[in-house]
Amino acid sequence: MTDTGWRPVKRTRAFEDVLAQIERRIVEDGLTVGDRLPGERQLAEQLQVGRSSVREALRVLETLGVVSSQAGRGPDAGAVLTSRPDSALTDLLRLHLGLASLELREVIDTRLMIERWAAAGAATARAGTTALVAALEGMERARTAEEFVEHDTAFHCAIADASGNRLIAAIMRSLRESVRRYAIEAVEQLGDTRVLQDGHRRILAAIDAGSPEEAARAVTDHLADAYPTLFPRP
Amino acid sequence: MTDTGWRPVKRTRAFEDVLAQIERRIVEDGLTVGDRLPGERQLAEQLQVGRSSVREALRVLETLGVVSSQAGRGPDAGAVLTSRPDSALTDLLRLHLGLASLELREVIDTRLMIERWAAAGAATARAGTTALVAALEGMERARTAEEFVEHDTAFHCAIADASGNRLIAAIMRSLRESVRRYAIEAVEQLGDTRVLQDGHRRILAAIDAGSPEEAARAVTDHLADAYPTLFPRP
DNA sequence: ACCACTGTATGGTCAGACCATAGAACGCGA
DNA sequence: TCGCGTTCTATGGTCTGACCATACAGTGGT
Repeated sequence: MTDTGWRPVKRTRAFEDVLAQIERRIVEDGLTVGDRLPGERQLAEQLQVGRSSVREALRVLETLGVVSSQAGRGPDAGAVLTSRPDSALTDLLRLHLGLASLELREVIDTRLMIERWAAAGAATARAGTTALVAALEGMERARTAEEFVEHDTAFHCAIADASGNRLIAAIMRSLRESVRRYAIEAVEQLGDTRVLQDGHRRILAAIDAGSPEEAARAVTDHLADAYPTLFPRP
Repeated sequence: MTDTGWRPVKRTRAFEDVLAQIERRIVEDGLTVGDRLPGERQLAEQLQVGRSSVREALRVLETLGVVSSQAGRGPDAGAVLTSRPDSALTDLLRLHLGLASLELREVIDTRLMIERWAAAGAATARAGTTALVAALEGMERARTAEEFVEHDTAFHCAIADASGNRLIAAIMRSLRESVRRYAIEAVEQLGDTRVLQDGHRRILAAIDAGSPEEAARAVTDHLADAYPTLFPRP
């Protein structure tokens, strides 16, 4: 008697099956942000698995920023499809940094790449300057390193937002968020933030003037100012 | 009687507490890739929560590519710390693409940004050419669109690998993986892969010659060839 | 020294119970 | 009819205990 059925090398776990089924529904039924998934108990019955397996699958989707669960009753209750890639990316980066499977240098280099690209694009489109000005003024008023970094983050994320690319903007936000601690340290060590503010003004001026090359150069110099240990200047 | 205890707006769920505790241990105890976490039952007892909450936390960590669970007994069994950011990023991108909360254009643009950066860096360092040649030969031998895309992915990921930045390499692999379906479609629609191979050879030549600008231009032109609908050429 | 059997720790899953939450439905008084 | 407080109920969140599957460790026989 030959075993005609193919035996997978690794048995698919029940929650993985649930995951695949939910993803299939999203694609096939064209579900989009705001749509609701069936309740956990109903889903478990439909897919013939235990509720815990459904919950694990939903937990994965929540981690990936695709669903958001809310208890209670009403239109907002239950598992609702959302789009929050930021927190997933932030958690990913923070944990891998903590595990030392990523180095700070790699994260900052990535940020430099993104920001050069985004600043050049913003200069070409002359876009997003109002948000940049607002962040600049926020930094002027800041009285602590935390406050300064807060508005600094807003400034640099505004550059990424100006690109109009949501993926790149999300990556940028996550990069900033995951290195927030180090950024505050860096500002405190620097003491004087005037050199950083000068860099910000130079970036803004380049974008305003519509010169992509100068904008990219300004970003590079600014990061070298912010992280002198990572980018030793000649 | 004033309530001195601060009441959080949103009650932290048990599995989130577990998550935070595990992350704390990783950072404080300096745990790294290869180290084992306590068993689910033991962890549940230590943290005074149910095993299901521990499992949900571990599922999140597994989703983020930080732990890998293995049943059975022995040194490899249990929850082991790993470093697999790729699958997490791939799932993230694929799901958000399916949800239409990200557009293909944004993903391809991101890829273009990364690949220009990485190719320029590879040209400066004259690095990674052997892997590029191998992938090039693989594409010559390919007899189906799937096979071609397989080696094409290897070629472009090799460029990112040459950057030496693991984060950027991981993002690149995920970008390619999540658009694999569209890439196969694009190759099938194109029919003739010679123009793509010409592009590959031009990129390789630029890296080999150590000219970053030409490498970046070659990458840009190559992607325009591969996705003519996204990048209309004049 | 080798090998087959058994033991056991571990993850994977399920069923059922209970709690917390928050809108829905209801009912009552003005 | 309107307004408001009460109760109902669907939903997620959690715990417990049980059982299965897996794969190495230990054991004992050859």
